[in-house]
Amino acid sequence: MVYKAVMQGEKLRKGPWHEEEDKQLITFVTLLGNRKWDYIARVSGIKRCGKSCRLRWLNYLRPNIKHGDISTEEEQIILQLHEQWGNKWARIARSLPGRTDNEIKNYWRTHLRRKMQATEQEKFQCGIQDFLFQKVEFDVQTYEAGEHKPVDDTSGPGTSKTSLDALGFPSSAVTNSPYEVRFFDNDVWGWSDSIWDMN
DNA sequence: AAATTTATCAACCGCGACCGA
DNA sequence: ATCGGTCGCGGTTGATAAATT
Repeated sequence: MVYKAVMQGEKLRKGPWHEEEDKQLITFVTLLGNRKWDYIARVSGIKRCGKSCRLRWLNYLRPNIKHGDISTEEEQIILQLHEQWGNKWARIARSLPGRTDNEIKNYWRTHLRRKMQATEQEKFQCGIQDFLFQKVEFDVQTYEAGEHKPVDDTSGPGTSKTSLDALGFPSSAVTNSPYEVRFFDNDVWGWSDSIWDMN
């Protein structure tokens, strides 16, 4: 689809919305309904794509939308529904009137995920202590039995890759998700230095 | 007080599904 | 049946405010 603005040689705007654009959008959505976003974008004269208009309306301008802090009740519902449905933000949002999927997704990422991780960390720390203890015992036995093979490691001692591999974690499980990348970057576990950088 | 890091959130992007011609 | 336009969703990015060094 080639938009009118593009056809006229005008560039579609991106980035934060101005008050004037908001007013224009409200006017045209009131007039034409909250469907046909590409049409609204074209006839309103807003130099935005339909998609952008839709998002602005749904996340910010539509009536009955709640702004501000998420209550503890809402938080409980989010936790419960996330447990049930996973990252189905739109679905979760339907159970929280006035909240948008985007808001819930952001809230989850910034607040709840950390809480969940803290809980998981506690469990995991207990688990990994047992795991490491068993692993060391096993390695010693294997070594003593003459089954030791030198690790082909060109990245030098003490690197996270070596440490992770040595622990038996698949490296993909650590690096594939941007969530986990940040997870390790932020060192929320608090013990990454002591575990990963054993010199 | 300045520089740097971290947290937050609005907005964008890519993709798949749906729908009508 | 299929093709183009549109919509909705989930993941990701980037700007900026707040906190920390």
